[in-house]
Amino acid sequence: MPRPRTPLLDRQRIVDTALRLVDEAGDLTIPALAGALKVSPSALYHHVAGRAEIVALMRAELVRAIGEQSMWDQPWDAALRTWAHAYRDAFAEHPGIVRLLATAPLAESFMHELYERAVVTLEDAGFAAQDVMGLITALESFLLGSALDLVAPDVMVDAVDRAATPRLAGALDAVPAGRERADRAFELGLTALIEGYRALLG
Amino acid sequence: MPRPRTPLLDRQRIVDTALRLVDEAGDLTIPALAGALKVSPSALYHHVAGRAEIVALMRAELVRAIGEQSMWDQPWDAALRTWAHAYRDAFAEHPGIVRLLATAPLAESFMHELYERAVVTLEDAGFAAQDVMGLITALESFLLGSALDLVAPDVMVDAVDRAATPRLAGALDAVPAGRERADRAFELGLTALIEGYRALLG
DNA sequence: TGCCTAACCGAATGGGGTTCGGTTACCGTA
DNA sequence: TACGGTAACCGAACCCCATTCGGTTAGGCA
Repeated sequence: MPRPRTPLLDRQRIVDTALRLVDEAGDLTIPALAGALKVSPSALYHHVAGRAEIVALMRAELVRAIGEQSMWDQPWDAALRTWAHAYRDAFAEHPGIVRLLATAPLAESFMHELYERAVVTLEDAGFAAQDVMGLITALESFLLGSALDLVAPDVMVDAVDRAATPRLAGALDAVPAGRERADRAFELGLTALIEGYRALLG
Repeated sequence: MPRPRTPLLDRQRIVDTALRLVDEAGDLTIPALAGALKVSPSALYHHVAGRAEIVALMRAELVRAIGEQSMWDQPWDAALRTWAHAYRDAFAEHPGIVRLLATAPLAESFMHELYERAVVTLEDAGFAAQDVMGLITALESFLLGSALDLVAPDVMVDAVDRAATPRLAGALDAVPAGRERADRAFELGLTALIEGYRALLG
């Protein structure tokens, strides 16, 4: 077939479809993506350098969504909270993408602006200069881990041997299922982390 | 070639070699594993069901290393600290494996014994019963995220635009390189998290 | 001794990512 | 208006990987 009269592809259509595909299928393959775009696999390579660049574009899309929040005009603790929720909401909206991104974290040039504001906020709040990047990194570690927890298979309530591990079984009885479970753990951990940060100020 | 007089393979040799391979090469392929074992790829399938089972065996090996520590005969905060360090040390000893395991967390039957003791320790320390699993999950999220941070490419010190993001550039100047950077962020986050947990007791 | 099974190899299958040559449309320039 | 270069598609081919299958021989048991 020849060159079409009007282009079938552009980078935006590719990344949009890739995001949809990952949400639905849980992974990203070139044949599937080409199929969804009604295009031959090789056609994609006229617009992106390869699969890795498609993943990078998806990451950029996600980071953009996080940065759209205006969160830094608040006290440091509220700002960190807003950031954390924006970060996690972005992943919650695209479950399945976290597995693609986990192996190559978000720390890229997209993030510089975000980091700048986080540094300013934390330094102005009184945190020690040599701790600030560590505080940011630790929070991001928690956020990435929580995003992975979000897509983790539900806990093994039935698989536990109630005789061998009775206290665990009892604790699991108090745990809600699915999204609610992950949400509660996230809130608990986020609150604890920020309270711990606050203690460093004293 | 016929059946060898003495078997060339067994599951332990397979998983040991797989671990070494992942540490060196950063990923795991059947041809490479077979090559390292001086065996044809298809020979592996007489001992394991497939690549997924090899990964599961590596995970079990790692979890075993974590559980070998006796950490629960201490106050809850020291116990959590020891657990966290054992968990992270296990990943630090096998950098590269975290990428294989991140997408399918450690929560398996191996962990039940560990969880049981963690639940007992936290409940006896006075934490609210409905919070205990959440506290464990949040800590694990932080640990998994920190393990990923451990193998993350080093931060972009040179890539920052010192004019556009001066405070970020300044904060990065205070950050050591490589392993030391990740270690400090980990300690900072772990301390903050545990202090935050302590606040829940009051 | 004879037979079933175990442990290897080699070849083949199927799928994914990528490259390349061929075809035709668009577009800028003479 | 004609022409040449480039852009956007397809199909076929290539390489790598995971897995399966048939063939070959050794070990172990009756």
